[in-house]
Amino acid sequence: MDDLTEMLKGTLEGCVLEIIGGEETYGYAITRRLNELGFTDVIEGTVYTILLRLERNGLVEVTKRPSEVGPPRKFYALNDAGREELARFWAKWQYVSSRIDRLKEGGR
Amino acid sequence: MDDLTEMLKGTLEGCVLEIIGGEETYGYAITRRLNELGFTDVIEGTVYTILLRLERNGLVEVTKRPSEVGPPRKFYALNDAGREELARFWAKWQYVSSRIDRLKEGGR
DNA sequence: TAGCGGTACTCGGTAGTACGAGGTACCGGG
DNA sequence: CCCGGTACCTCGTACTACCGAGTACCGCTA
Repeated sequence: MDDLTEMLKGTLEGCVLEIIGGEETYGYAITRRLNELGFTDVIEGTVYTILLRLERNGLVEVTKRPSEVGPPRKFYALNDAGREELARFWAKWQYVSSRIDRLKEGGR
Repeated sequence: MDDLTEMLKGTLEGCVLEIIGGEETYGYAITRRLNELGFTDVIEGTVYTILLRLERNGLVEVTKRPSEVGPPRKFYALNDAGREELARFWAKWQYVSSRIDRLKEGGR
């Protein structure tokens, strides 16, 4: 699939939020997860900028833990504000995607 | 619905393409159409920048026609390149939205 | 023990897109 | 004759994803 980057603007952050919401995890693993999901062109740098933003905006708790296979990992977990933001994200997604689908079906 | 602007990045152009593909129409009317569809915050300036971009990229044919209720209108119609671009847009949308929905359903 | 591949995070710069605010101009009716 | 509705354009701003480069830790192996 060719370049999806413009279409991912505004949704990638929500995807990261959802992944973190599922289980406490860290940047490198999140990148791999997104790649598995089909977003093959998403690279580490992008995920880290999102993570930094989430942290700056107070949506996550961060815990640093040593790893046995490399440098220490920063684990991210949602806090209450993060869960609220995630709910808002899905509401928006639902709203937007339903309307676009309607437009696609020749919606009047 | 609160601010959708980030989520519309990369999709709004496709929506405009779809609207033009349905029938030859002009900027002001496209804005109204989008507002009706639920994208209430999309304003004229945004639509005009998209239209200019489509024209610059050679995806549309433009015809100027007088109006009886105001200044002349610039009507836009898709050409072959535009129809191809529209098809590519829907393919991307299908790809992205299906994957996001899968993620939402706790997709593995 | 020195190098290599895989893991893991950070940062500065770039490009693309939607929005805000303002401006121009045509038209009909009070 | 001005005003509201119609119709278009433009400049500047903010936000986001990407790219490239850099740093650093680990285990394995030649």
